[in-house]
Amino acid sequence: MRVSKEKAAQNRERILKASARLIRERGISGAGVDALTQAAGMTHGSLYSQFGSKERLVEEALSYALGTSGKANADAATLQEYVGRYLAPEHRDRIGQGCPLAALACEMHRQNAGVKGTFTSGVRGMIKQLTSRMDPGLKPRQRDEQALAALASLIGAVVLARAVSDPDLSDAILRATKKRLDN
Amino acid sequence: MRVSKEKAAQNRERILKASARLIRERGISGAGVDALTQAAGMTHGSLYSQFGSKERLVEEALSYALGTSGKANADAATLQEYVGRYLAPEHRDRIGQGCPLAALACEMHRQNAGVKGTFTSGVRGMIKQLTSRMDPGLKPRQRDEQALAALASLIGAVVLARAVSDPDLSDAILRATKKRLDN
DNA sequence: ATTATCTATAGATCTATAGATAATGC
DNA sequence: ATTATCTATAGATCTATAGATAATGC
Repeated sequence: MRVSKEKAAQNRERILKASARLIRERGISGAGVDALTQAAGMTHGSLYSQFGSKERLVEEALSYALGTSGKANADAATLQEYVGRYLAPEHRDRIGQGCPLAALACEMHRQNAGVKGTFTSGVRGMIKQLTSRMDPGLKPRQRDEQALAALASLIGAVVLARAVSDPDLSDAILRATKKRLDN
Repeated sequence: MRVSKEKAAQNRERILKASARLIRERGISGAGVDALTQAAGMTHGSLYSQFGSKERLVEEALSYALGTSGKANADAATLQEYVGRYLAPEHRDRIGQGCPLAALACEMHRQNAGVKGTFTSGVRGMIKQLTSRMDPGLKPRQRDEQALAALASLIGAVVLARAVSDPDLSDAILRATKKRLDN
């Protein structure tokens, strides 16, 4: 049955939100259309009239996730604060709400151009957030370089901290990376 | 039909080698039992008499991949050489032969204890390789810390360099990380 | 007798499509 | 009339198992 425009927009928001969480938790290939739509209280059929394909939904859900998680650290006053939040155990442990770059990076090279492009914009967004917090006394090129290196450190640390089965090692990776980025 | 012990051992080696490549290229959930066995010239049925389950095969294939790729950099004389090889565009572009840690890290938190344990040993192995190349003038604890931070940088840089769709950005991530680790 | 491999198949799950339904919004 | 959603289903693919086959190795 058809629903009102307003209700349809709400449904769209709901499935994007649910998908943004599920693809981070289960991976893009691990989140099936049934799971994605059921998490929003719909059947999988309506996904195809709204988005046309799973790939399109994934692209929008990734975009949605980048938006919400990008805002989360936008108010960090200093690089130290930004890094501290990114490398916090709470971030590591809440993958469904965390940075989509850390959650999905390994899967990206198997995605289509649209999804990869969205991911790449997300990377540029995070680079900007980092660059703007680098020492203003440095030359622009140096700030850019430091931001790129910091980006790799941050994402590598969270990805690894989630991957290892030893909690002490996981904590140590986060702490050592924080220390290195703080000096 | 049955084959000789020797032939069976060869087949085992072949399927491990093929699987080690395929799981890095397609991901663990993306490499099906048909693809894994066919790449070794067998049917999927024999996988189950040899390994019992896909999970067990994956665990052994990951172990195999960690062995071969760990040896690849074992002869690097200095940290600079080690880092240079790890961050080389050739490493980024040959994911099927590259470091399994960078290829599979994001998928690990969804794997069973055996696979995660194997991955974690691989992480410890790479930490050792890095620690032994840190400045011998430093205290052991500092060397360990620097190794952990370097590990995160290296893996994050390769994971990201593979994920972004802009080749210039990809190269820049590798170069900036190299520069940061060389000073 | 043992066993590595193959064939056939089960049962679940995957993405996608077609057509029906029913409420909206003109 | 349009359209968001649902139901039913197609066809592919997934992991796994059972039983047959045939060569090995005792």
